Amino acid sequence: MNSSDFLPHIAYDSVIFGFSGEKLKILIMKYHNTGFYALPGGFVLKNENLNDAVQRGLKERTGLDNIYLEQFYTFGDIERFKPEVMQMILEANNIKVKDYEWMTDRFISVAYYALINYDNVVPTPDALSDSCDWYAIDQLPPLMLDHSKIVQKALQTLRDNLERKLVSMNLLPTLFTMKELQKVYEAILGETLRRTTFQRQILSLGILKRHEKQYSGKAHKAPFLYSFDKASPSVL
Amino acid sequence: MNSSDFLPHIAYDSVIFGFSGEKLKILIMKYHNTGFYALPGGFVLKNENLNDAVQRGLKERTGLDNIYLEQFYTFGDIERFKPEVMQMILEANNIKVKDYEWMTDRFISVAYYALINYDNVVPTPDALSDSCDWYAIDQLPPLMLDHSKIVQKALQTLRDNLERKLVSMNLLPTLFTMKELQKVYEAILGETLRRTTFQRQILSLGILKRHEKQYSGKAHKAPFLYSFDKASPSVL
DNA sequence: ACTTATTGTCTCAATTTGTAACAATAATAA
DNA sequence: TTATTATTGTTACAAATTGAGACAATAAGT
Repeated sequence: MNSSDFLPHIAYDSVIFGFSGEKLKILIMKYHNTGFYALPGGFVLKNENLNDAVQRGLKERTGLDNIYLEQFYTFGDIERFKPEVMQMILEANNIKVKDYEWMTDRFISVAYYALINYDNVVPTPDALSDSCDWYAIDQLPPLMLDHSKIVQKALQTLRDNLERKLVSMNLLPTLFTMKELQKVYEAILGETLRRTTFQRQILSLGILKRHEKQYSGKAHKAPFLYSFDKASPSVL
Repeated sequence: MNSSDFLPHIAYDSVIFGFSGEKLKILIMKYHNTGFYALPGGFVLKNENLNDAVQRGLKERTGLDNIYLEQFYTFGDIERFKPEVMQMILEANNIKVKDYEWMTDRFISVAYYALINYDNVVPTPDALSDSCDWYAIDQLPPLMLDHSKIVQKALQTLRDNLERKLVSMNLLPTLFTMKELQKVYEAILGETLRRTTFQRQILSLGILKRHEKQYSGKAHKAPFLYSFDKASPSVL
């Protein structure tokens, strides 16, 4: 894969959501020697579909195939164009800026959010970065360029889509309790929900399949386990 | 404005909605001598915000400033890349393909929909096209490339946003009757609505201001005129 | 004055949601 | 064994919203 195999001026950034410890988290990269924190992103090959490029990048960061992906906005302001930032990153990696001039040019970035099962993932940094780690969305480090804005817009879109799409299905393991499902909704919406109303509404959708009980060893009634019912017409 | 002033590989397409004769319509261009029908679109200047480029294009097509615009998807499949199509358009206009090679390269297109008041507009073709005309969304001619797919996605997004955003405000004149407002909703949703329920729900939002009656000369009770109340907190 | 088409409003039933109560558990402690 | 505790599934009832229809109030035309 050669530098000139990429489409110039076009990049993508991904907001990769996972759910753990009652919190919504996203993956953040830290670049070598610069202290820059950024969203995982990348470029599009000249003979590659945009969506495939993003899947390819996510596979590299997470090891997962067929990730649930949703494109939500394309950021194209000129204020994004800060050549000195990319220059510092290249220099911090001992890369000759001359050879990668296309990288310091203006970029338009297509932003996606992904939903993945936190437990299945081993976050993996790329060649330019020290780390790729989970951060709770309310405890993010300062992000470079307009990446904070991108995260905010991703979160807003996720909230808006919560009712219409089966978002939570991608954030939970196959089997889960009603309480866990509620916690996901609460983490996304940023507010607490009433237990009985939530349970009634979710069950009335007819998309859940009930399984055996889960005994936690705690001194109280054991909850049922549920899964999303693939046989249900509304589950794609 | 020189050819090399544009960002290569990046284009935009716009689905410009208007409402007339109880139907939702969009603007379609017809290219010279080729029989190609297409959405109004254009390119982004190297020192121009993406969103500003779209506003600039819409101003040329409609004569209007400050158009209500919503970005809804970026189309980036390689199957979009059909160099022979752009080549035919250039040749049909006696433009040397050599001088405009960047135009026949692969493009990623950021798609927007716009909402405008039908009556305020004089659709204007550009240098490459014969016409720029209104077509009802259920009577579109065959569109080039993936433009039909773009229209479908625009319509779907418009429907999804109908409750959350004050869409109809941009499609109607300042003063309108309850029946006209209902027709806009019906045209967008593609289904008929119950008169009494619609009226009750819309009024309960508290965003309409009631004005004098409108006497049509017809033999029946005259309806009130309404406007969107700028003083209402939910109207931006 | 009578007719017609349409509009604004009201009524009542049907449905959905908010809120609280209650019984059923799974373990622990007495 | 028998309370005790925390949590869960379900029900009951009030409050709010929606569906469906009825009805009175027009602006003309006849």
